[in-house]
Amino acid sequence: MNTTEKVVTRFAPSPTGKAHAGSYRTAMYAWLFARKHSGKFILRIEDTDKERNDTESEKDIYEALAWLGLSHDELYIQSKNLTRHQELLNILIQGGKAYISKEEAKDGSGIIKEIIRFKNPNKKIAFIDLVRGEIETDTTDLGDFVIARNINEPLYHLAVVIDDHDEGVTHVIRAEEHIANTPRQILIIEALGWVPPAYAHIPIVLGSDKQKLSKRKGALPMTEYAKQGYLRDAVFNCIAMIGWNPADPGSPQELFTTEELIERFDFTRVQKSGAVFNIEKLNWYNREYLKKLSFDELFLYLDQYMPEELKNKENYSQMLKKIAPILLERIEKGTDLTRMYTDGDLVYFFTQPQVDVKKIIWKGLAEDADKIGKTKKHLEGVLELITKDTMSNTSEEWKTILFPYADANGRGDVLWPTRVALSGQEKSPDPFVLIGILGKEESIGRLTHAISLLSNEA
RNA sequence: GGCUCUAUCGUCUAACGGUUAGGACGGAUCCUUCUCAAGGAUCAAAUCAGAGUUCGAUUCUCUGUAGAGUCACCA
Repeated sequence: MNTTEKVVTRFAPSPTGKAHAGSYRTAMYAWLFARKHSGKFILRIEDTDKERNDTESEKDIYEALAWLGLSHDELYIQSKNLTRHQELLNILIQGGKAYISKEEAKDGSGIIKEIIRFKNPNKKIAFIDLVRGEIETDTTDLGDFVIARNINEPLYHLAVVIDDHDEGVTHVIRAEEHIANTPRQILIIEALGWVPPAYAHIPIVLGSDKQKLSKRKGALPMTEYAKQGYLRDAVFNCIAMIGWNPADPGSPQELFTTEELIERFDFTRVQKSGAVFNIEKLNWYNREYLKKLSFDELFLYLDQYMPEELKNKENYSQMLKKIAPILLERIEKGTDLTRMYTDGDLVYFFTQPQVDVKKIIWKGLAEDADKIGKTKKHLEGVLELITKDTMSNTSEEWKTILFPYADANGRGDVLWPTRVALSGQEKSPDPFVLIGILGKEESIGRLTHAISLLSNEA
């Protein structure tokens, strides 16, 4: 490529639905390439299909791009260039490169319309693709393809070619599905007397069925990942690395900052074949980035996804601060908190839980004739130690106080009922952590309550 | 079907023509443990097939096979 020429790339989505990871990965590559070469990144909304456009999709594009940090230097709305498209369409017709054809409308109405066809010179077209090398096609198979619905309504192939040229796009970076469109676009470019830009066709992102990712098959819109609590950096890192490896040869590095990705971007290391998008890997990335958050950032993050029902509790903020570290261990993304909430894994931190007496008794004592008496005795032992102690505060401190007792009397026999008395759950963090979080007073209350339940039972 | 493209563990990928084909995700096992989560350790798992070039092929060539994309008066 010409080094004196400033690089201009573009992302040209049509606002006909919310775009998913595949589209945005292409946008990322165009952006990375432009940033790497200190060039321009253009956003062009291709809205020439009035029937299918909707403003919600357009808003979604801006939202996703802003979230990902794919800042554009210029914004174009394709439909606003209509006059220019018409002008060049007329030039093509006058120059004999295109012609008006009277044909029956394809919608089955039987109406005869005047559509514009490109006069195909039927030649071979070859171009260099930055990802896969030279691609040659015989355009004879294409026939005289349609470039405008009528003299006033140019279609995609004409419009992109004109806009890319007028906007000074040097590198057309787009999805592989456009590979088949490229020869006919080059034909139009040549008819207009212009020089084609460089092309890079990025392989398709596939779903788990190995087919092109599509909304119909459940691919989530990019904006949905933001809503679910995936971190921008995690998504950016993960999506960028589907089909591209920025690591040094042999390096196991998987985590890259956006700056590193810009610096390392290179089409020669972009894979030629399609790649399956794996949500498990994204989840892993998200956890990695979650772990990098500062405590304050983590707090703010969790706060966004905590159920409203808990936000009303008076001890909400204090408690969230205390449980933030254990929440971090248990979630992959923000919305996992709502799942935890419905599973009952969150409430007991904020309010005293309902305790099922049967759950208090450890399975190890199930066959014991005096299981209730023994369990009660153990809880009383724990209760006494806690009540007596005036020094302990943290989980570690409580552990040094209580563990010897548990060890001496049977860990399961003691720790299980203690934990269930405190949480009401069969699965939870260990009792020392729980006491550390709930505090001495609350723990005593819950233990006392459990003991009274056992007394009623006996 | 025509055209275009692609081919390394289940998935994402690494490997100047020379490696016991490496890493990560996911999985399994074990350790830690009252349960869960996290953590630690270990293991299983791939060069699509067949020819050719070469002392030597995951790597280069050809053929086959498989898969993908595309064949609109959508973009």
